[in-house]
Amino acid sequence: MPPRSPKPRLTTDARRRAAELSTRLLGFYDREGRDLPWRQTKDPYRVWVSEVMLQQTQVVTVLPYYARFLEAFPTVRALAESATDDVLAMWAGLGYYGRARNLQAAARVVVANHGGVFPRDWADALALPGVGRYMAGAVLSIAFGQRLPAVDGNAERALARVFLVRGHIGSGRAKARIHALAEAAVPADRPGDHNQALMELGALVCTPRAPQCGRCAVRELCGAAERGLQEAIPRPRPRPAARAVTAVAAVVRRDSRVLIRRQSGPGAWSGLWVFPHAEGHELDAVGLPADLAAPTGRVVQVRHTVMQRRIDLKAHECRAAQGVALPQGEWRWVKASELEAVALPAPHRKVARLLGLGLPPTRLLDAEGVEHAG
DNA sequence: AAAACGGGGTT
DNA sequence: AACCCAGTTTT
Repeated sequence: MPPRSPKPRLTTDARRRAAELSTRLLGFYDREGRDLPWRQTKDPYRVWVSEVMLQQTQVVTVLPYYARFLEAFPTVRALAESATDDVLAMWAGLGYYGRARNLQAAARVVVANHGGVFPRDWADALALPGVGRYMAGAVLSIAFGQRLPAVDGNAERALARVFLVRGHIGSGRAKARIHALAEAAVPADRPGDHNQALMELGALVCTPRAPQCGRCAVRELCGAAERGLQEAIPRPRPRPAARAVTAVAAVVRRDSRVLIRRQSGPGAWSGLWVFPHAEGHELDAVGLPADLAAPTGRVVQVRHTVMQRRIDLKAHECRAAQGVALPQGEWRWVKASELEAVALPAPHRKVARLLGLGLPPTRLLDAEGVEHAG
């Protein structure tokens, strides 16, 4: 736990504006808020699943996954009792698989310690894997009506503009001030709708670039708009340059099957199924069983940028020798047609697609959950 | 091709 | 407080 900085004090004027903000936000939400599936329920489990999926992922991408996931795992208990590989298979293509693993681990805690219901207690919620300040505030306010803020990136940006927070976003001080403002703004009545309204405003109107101040329900209260600073706030935090990593992979094919192994140890993609790979350029370094594979000469290269890391991955297609046994457990031959249900990391999905292994693009379903040809 | 985005975990 | 995790969209 990081050392807690002192709570910023708010002026009475800031408190007055925060209260007025909420009234206008709720009006905006009632008029213009999107009608999304997870807004038609107060089931804490459904709210929770939606919030996890919506982390780092767009609404249109989440929609079909949300429907399929809840069909497969309709309750916390069903999720807790499922095999982790089945949960990851439902998540395949959504990315950030740690979210799915945390969600299931937390579901098991909820069943074991909280009677199968997302805990109403703040500290209990925060103790769940994958549940931080944002997630706890979102579920408790939306599902249980608790007067708690839920500040995601959209809300953070909108608040920084309205209350003219000029510091670098992401700095400890700016975050603390924004959180205090968010707390002051949440009403006792409809706290969940208020939180969603603020995020909706950030998503639809108070966008990172070219915010639509002309149609903003909160414009009269906005310190940034008043001064024409809406594009200058929030100030981004300077980021370190991306580090580059070079890796090599072997895509070993045998008839209609392809070889994958489970990534072991700590670090990236731990526990996921991947093509055998290693850092560097040498195909020998990927650790294939001896005499298993001979390169066919087909090579594909992908560049994958993830936050502050760049991965340059060179994949060699190989043909498998007959009759070479695999080590136990960590290795698997999968049908190429079944590869799409495997939680492959994004660069490996790209490789599979380039080699014609029948992987559809990530967004494989439309909003109705109907499969497309590809 | 490069830059931008962000919530949670760990130490 | 600094660093780790690791997918897509926008410029």
